[in-house]
Amino acid sequence: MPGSIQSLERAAAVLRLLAGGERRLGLSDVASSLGLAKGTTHGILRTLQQEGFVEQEPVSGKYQLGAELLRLGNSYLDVHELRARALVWTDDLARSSGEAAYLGVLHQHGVLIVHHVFRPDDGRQVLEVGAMQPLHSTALGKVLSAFDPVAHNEVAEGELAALTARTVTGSAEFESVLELTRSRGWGSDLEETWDGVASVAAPVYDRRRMPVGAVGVTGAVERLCDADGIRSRLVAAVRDCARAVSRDLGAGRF
Amino acid sequence: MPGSIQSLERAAAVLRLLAGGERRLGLSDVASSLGLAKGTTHGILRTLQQEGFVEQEPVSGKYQLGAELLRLGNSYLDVHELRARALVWTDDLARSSGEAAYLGVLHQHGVLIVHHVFRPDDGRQVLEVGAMQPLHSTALGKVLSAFDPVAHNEVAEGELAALTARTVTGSAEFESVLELTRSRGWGSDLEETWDGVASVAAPVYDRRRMPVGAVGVTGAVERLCDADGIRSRLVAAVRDCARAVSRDLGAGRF
DNA sequence: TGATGAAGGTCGACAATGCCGACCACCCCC
DNA sequence: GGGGGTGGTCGGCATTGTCGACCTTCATCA
Repeated sequence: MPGSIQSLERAAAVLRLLAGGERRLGLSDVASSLGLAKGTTHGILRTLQQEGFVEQEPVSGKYQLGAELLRLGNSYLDVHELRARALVWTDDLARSSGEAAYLGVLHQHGVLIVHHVFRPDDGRQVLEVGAMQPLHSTALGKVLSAFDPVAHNEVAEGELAALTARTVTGSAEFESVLELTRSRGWGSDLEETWDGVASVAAPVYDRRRMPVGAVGVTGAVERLCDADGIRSRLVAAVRDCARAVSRDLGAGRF
Repeated sequence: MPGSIQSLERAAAVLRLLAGGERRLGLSDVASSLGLAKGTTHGILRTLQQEGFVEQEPVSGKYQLGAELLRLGNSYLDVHELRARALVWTDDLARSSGEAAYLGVLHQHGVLIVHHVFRPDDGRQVLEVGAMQPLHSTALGKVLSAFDPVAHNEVAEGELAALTARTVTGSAEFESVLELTRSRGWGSDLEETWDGVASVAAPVYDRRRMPVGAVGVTGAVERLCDADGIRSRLVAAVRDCARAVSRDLGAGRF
């Protein structure tokens, strides 16, 4: 593979840096964080600003991400075929399960949420489209790790950080979780990511039978579980939804 | 102003092109659309793909926007101070008005929706965060055009496209609409953007009393209007919300 | 079935391009 | 008024990205 364009790589690094750090960053912060000369950094920031990818606070001179990114991110959703096919099915899933439904795809070292249906009959909720979830502790992430070799690579190379007391952190133990996920065809998360929160998910396949994402529901552990773990009614609803989306993508009958 | 970085400008143009064209584009399409050599275009696309800003469909070789844009767009929302301050107030506005509430800011030649609260007790709705609305026909857009000189410039330079039969397209007439908006302190849209849909909006100011955005509600014209136009109860609710957000931003009392 | 054209992708020479580091102007605080 | 921070500019240098010819593959079609 021939080399990449240096200035573009650096611009991308600037954007990621701005996305990571909570607060706004100054020119010198950016330059020193990336090990670039101030002049170089300024040129990149100036261009990014001109294009709308970065905004500068007039008073302090600090930089932050720009609105054009939001617009382009929205355009990404418009084109996303998996998401388009899943819209109606996830809506049904949320209604029939009474829980919030999510659609996630592998992105870098985590699960990117590309669609989120609010829990019916519940008040204030934050839309999580565009947010990332860990691969090793959520139901969506486990399903992707179990069925998508690329995701499996990602999770094998990373740390299994303990997010709650119940997070699986041993890699051998995690492999057996994935084995279980593969054998029964769905994944679960019982308070392994957030205390009091459980989730169930199942894989979505494209027309070549390759796993391309996962759908699932997330909610309070008291509602999702009974004495035997995840309620089987929910598991069935999630798997039905995953099958329906897969069929819509052309994966054919199971 | 010293020159911008050429390769970055071109990469931004590529992204905008991909965002604009509905379907996926091939390498040659992109190259010819932008008047670049194929080799150059390929280098840009390759780097953008490596960074996650662009994805390539393996089978057809076509390119489309990438997931990293969604993630960064989401990060933009996280940092957005106006949006953060407005979250709770727009929620109240939607509840008290019974309509969908929107928060918009000027971006390029239109209004970028940065927050959207669904209409209470209503079924399937599409989240419009990240979408753009025209400046000259929506309530949000008119408010921005009336109070923000930059927005006024933008709208003065562009076309006033007729979106419905009631859209104001004459520039003199439009100026008098802006004058009315300024004098009464709020803007309206009576089926000027979509048939059957009306909206009301009011300006939000920052701590230096500069207009930084607009909040409003949108809904069926039958619900929003009575015989005299927009229901005064709604106008009051919207203006209250705008004042509350402004106060949160430090604009002080009115 | 071979010819054909158009697709995506590669390569290497050339010089335009963007990089670097010294340098300004400004502000705040001691 | 100096010192130590900002963000921002400038010009010389060579690194860097550009260009256009070329390659491979694939689908079409005579």
